Amino acid sequence: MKTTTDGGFVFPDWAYKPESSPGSRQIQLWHFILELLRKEEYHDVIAWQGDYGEFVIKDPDEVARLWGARKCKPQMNYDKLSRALRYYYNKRILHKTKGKRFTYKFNFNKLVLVNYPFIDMGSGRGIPQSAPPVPSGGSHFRFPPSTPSDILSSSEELRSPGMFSSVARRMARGSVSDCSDGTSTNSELEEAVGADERGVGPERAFRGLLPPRLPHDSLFRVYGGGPNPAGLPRPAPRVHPDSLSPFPVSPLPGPGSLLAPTLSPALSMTPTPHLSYPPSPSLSSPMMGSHFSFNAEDMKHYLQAHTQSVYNYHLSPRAFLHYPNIIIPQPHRPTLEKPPTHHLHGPPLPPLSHSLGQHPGGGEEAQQHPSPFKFKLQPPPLGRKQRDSGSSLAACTSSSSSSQSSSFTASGQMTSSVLAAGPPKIKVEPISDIESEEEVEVTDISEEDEMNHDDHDEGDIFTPTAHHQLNSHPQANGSGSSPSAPLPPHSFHDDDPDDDEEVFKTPATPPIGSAALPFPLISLKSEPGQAAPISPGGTRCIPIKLRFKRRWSEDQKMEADGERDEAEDKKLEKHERRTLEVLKQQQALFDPADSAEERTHPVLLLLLLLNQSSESLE
DNA sequence: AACGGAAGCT
DNA sequence: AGCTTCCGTT
Repeated sequence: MKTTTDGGFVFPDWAYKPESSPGSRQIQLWHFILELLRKEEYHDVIAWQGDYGEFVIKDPDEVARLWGARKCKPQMNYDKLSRALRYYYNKRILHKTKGKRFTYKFNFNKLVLVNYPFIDMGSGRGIPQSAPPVPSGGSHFRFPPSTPSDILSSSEELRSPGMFSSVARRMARGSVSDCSDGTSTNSELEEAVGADERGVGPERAFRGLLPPRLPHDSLFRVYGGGPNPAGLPRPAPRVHPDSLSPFPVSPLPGPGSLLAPTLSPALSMTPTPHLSYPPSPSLSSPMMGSHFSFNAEDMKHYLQAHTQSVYNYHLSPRAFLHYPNIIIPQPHRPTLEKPPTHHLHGPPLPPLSHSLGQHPGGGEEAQQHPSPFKFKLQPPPLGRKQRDSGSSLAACTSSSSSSQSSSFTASGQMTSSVLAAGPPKIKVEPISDIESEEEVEVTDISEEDEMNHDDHDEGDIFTPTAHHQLNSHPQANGSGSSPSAPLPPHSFHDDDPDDDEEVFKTPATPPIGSAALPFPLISLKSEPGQAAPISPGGTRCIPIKLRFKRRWSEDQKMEADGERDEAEDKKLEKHERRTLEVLKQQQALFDPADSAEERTHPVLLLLLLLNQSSESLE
């Protein structure tokens, strides 16, 4: 469990499970799927198809066979494999594409937001680059929960660096077969791998190891290449090479640049003209957690990126929900210091920087160390019947445990710090489950609805419905969306962001590039949640604050109760709470406007946090 | 084909 | 936790 940074590459451990213990965690099915997906050799068996993240199992039996081989389960068949796949539904790692046989889709989106902030692994500035375009796709995406670990205890998790482990390596190696018995198992993969490597040569081979890394640059170029919108003036260059994707996911074909059309089905969908996401975006971003440097610049970048992404891509509306004011966007005035100006790297934030002071060197690339903040974010789905927990990711800090002290988990510790620091009124507590407004709402509703709520379709899972209900009173969404009613085209987020499909598809994203628009938010934003400000009467009846309070109260009660459905709620709650916490934090940061009274200015908050952390360290 | 509960294994 | 195995239902 350590974080490993190999030569700069960091892999999340959730991604990699040591073979050491046979029984323990080996390769996970989704990793395996991704692995197959990225190999051309298996294109006849399984391939990306359709929307972003969507893939079709062309030869179920073969896939099952391969999987069985990998897991040394000769009895594996599609029925079983599909059960495992279904098992991912609850985790939200995957969902079924209805109507299409043997077609499933990775859920990359939610994570997106969340992730990127922290992205940067080595460089200090991670976000920036990534942020821009590739929405979820490449860069930012973080896999869901990934693993158990994330979910697990936070404390432990903390330790464990969420880094990326070298799964890739392992994979690259060859699929190591785990079969103890020596069954032939691995062969398949190995072959595959070998093929890869052989074909290409060392470099490639290497690549294979860390396949995805490229995403950023490559993606950008490839996909985004065009006009980069304002957002990315600086293109590609950056990201460290290493950073990203540990996973093999991406089907990048070649080195870089070219994606085969096939590979990226997603492209077509791409909302924005400029970006397209590769189908396999997923892998790429896991880094988030790892090292997030918490410094002003990063923050800045983060914010910008976040905003942009969200708005532009609609990645996750949720984000906004939490930060109502965020807005970065106001076109005219950026909220924070960071001008919305496009670029991610604008001028640095002055003040903060020193506070952190920790940056060792110049920051160029390497990894600085990052501070140890850990963030976990992943929004959970609603709790419906029994939904499993999702996962979140953890980032970790690195190195020493000692550092941990300094680090915080997003959730608890940080929170506390915050509180201590300033007494914002926000309650951040350990527990609120609210993940996002939606969720909250959902939650609230869900109880009632749950039953009724059937899932009409997968989409539901993610959300839309709840949302509306919640809002119910007012119909406020500017767009007025009734559940059934078609959403207005522009109502971006109105539905749920979560839904991948929506996210990806809908987006009509405004061109980022356009100068003026980098943040069209306002209009967009009308999202139910935040829009409020704008809309006069209707929109949300309940102010967010109130809702939170309400929620809070509820939470408290719940806690008091102590138990409740554990099976369901607990799982969800845990996760959600964490998420919430994080979100709240983010909100705090982002949401300056929201009440000055209650909230400290974001910048101040950051400072406070930093100071505190520093103090504590000392 | 796809879903999902339940039990079992690691 | 993450499947694997079985199986009844839709």
